[in-house]
Amino acid sequence: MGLTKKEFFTDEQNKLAATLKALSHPARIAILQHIISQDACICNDLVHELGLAQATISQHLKELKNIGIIKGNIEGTSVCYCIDEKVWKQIKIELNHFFTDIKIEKSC
Amino acid sequence: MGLTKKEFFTDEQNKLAATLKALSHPARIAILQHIISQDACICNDLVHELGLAQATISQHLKELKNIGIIKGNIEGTSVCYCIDEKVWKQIKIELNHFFTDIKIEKSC
DNA sequence: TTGATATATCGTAATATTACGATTAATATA
DNA sequence: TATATTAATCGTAATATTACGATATATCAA
Repeated sequence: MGLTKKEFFTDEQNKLAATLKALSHPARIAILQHIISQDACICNDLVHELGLAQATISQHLKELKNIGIIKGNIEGTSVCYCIDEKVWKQIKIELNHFFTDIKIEKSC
Repeated sequence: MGLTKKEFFTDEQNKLAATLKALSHPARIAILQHIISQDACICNDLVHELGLAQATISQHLKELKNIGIIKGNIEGTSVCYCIDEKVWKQIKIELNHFFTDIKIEKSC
């Protein structure tokens, strides 16, 4: 127990859930918002901006990188992170597809 | 440790993260899709449809009820669940707001 | 009333997440 | 070369999540 039974669900359901999970932490929301507001940002800026420890920020960045929504580029001794526009737009499409306008005929 | 430091973030960031968290499990995605496809559904249908134990489904339903996206109505000995259209639309708006079209000037 | 059915809740084991200090690795600068 | 800076990774403690059996509760049907 304690382990999600992915085999019970479709690939689409598992993938959407994984995407949402990566976005479901306030620090990761804040990181994305910060990157967007600056177009790009240095990892270290986030450490000072958010107040969490460097190791924690790095871990959150890793999770965002895992779903591809951000990418990092080494610039000398620091790393510049930015949104991967293609992935961002794809996620937007998938969410819009899920949150399609529902027409409720009967309710409860 | 192990506890999200909500005080570091804004109410909006925490709320959006909580909403996404409630949606970030394939069983809960599947439950919502099933309810939508049927307009409404009996809890017991989900137990048979998804293959998870009754206690597990009940727990997932509770999490969805917690963010208000579904509501349940007692019908004799069973409970009919349906989407709360108002909350559904509100979440859709919030997600669209977050996933606003970004205009990337510089990248990395 | 008795038994069947449906659902919520409790208790709990297995696993995952969150956070951070310490360490490592890589580059920049003195 | 030695030192500082930046960020990733490791190890680990605290907490949360997931899943399920067992039990409690409520309604229906005989």
